[in-house]
Amino acid sequence: MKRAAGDTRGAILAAAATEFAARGFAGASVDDIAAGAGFNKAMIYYHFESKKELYLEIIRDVFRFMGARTGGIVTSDRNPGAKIEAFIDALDDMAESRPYIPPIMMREMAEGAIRLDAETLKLMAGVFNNLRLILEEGARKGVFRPANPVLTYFTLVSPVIFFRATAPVRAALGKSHVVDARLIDAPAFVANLKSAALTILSVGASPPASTRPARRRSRPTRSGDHA
Amino acid sequence: MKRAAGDTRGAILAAAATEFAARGFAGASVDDIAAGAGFNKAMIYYHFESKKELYLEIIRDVFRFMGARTGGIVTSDRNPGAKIEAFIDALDDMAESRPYIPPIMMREMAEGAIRLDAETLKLMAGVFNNLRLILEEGARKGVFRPANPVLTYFTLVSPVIFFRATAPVRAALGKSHVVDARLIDAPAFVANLKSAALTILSVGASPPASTRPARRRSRPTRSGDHA
DNA sequence: TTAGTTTAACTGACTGGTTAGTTAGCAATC
DNA sequence: GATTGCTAACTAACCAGTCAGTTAAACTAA
Repeated sequence: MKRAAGDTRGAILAAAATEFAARGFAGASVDDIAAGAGFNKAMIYYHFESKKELYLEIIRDVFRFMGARTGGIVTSDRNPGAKIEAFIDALDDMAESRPYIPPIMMREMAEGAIRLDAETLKLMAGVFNNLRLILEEGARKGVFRPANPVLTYFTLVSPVIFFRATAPVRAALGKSHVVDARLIDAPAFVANLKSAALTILSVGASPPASTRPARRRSRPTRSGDHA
Repeated sequence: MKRAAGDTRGAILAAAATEFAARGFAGASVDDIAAGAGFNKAMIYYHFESKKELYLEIIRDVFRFMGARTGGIVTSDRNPGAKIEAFIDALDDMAESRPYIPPIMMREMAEGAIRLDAETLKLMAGVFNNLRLILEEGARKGVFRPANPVLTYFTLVSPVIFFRATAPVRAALGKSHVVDARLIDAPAFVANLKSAALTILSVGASPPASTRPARRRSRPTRSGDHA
């Protein structure tokens, strides 16, 4: 009953993604992943070096994919605003086609990315740099005001990951409690995020008066750096 | 060498918060928590029912605190815009004074809130309801356009949690890689978030033309619900 | 004042169960 | 007959939770 090696590897990766998303790296057991893929645990160590390498392979895959797709957006002939929208679409498509990624990335961020190696970090940096190129083009053409790319990156990425990853929690809150948490579908959410992003980035927009002095009640700051 | 019971309980809670934040519920070991607090593991079971109850106590505490603080904002005599700013300040203060909470909550969300019991969910719902009251007041007074409270809640909460929880990752990206991830300090981030939130909520703001039709390339949707 | 009693805070050592990773070997295909 | 895909059974370490027992302080009775 031998299969092609690629099939087996793919089955293991798929089962692992599900387990890691549901239980986290520490919570997922290699035995359960193997059972989910329909194999013995030893099969995982036949195809992968370790639990951690299996985990990293899942993360590397998504950043390779996102790096290529956002790279295509950068070099396309859209205007900068449309590129930002395409970037958000790319994020949301990724979250939809790889629903295990939002929970996995949330946990990885929470742990301080301790497991990510240099190769994986470089793939992450590639996606970030593509957004930066879009922002710089927009500023150069005078359609975006200057924006800090790090702030903007997290402003776009975090809502998508959060929205997708918290779907079960929102459902639980809406079902079992007083909260009127009407379910919001993904297209409405994405439209909302695009609108918000362009509102904030566009040159015309000016922040409301009450926030301009950017004052805080606690200790003074070292290096103010507005987006 | 006996201490007051409150001290011991507090030391265990503090050590547990650190461990849960760094390693997650599954990854944290009760032995390590006990060692961190300077006690034997059995001491934890003397003061707490189980590992899970210890964990929930940490989460309940923060939502009790946030419920009271945001409740005070709701009943204060500020205008709705200032209440939104105060709500964001409350979130950020919480994240600063309880730095273990962002990673813990990120993971809990990622896991679908499976560990949260009815009592804890009710405390969470209280904070959400306080934001909803502010939004409704703003809409009633004609200063906010109608906003979906769930979308708004996640639009405010997710950046704060993400920003705080990802500080180590941003530092790693900036230090060891090509990314020009200049560190952004929390006050600049909070000011940016306030500005963005008020821009989006205010009646004057209209979304840019390119997003108005809210079209998507994939399957049609069931229940559009704009914020 | 003190000897005796109770109680709360605390620990070392254990149990039963689980886990990541290994190894020796089987079976199908080329 | 050699290589590839695959497994049963193992090991060594770890982990949540238990328990019998210790210490020191607080209370009580004479």
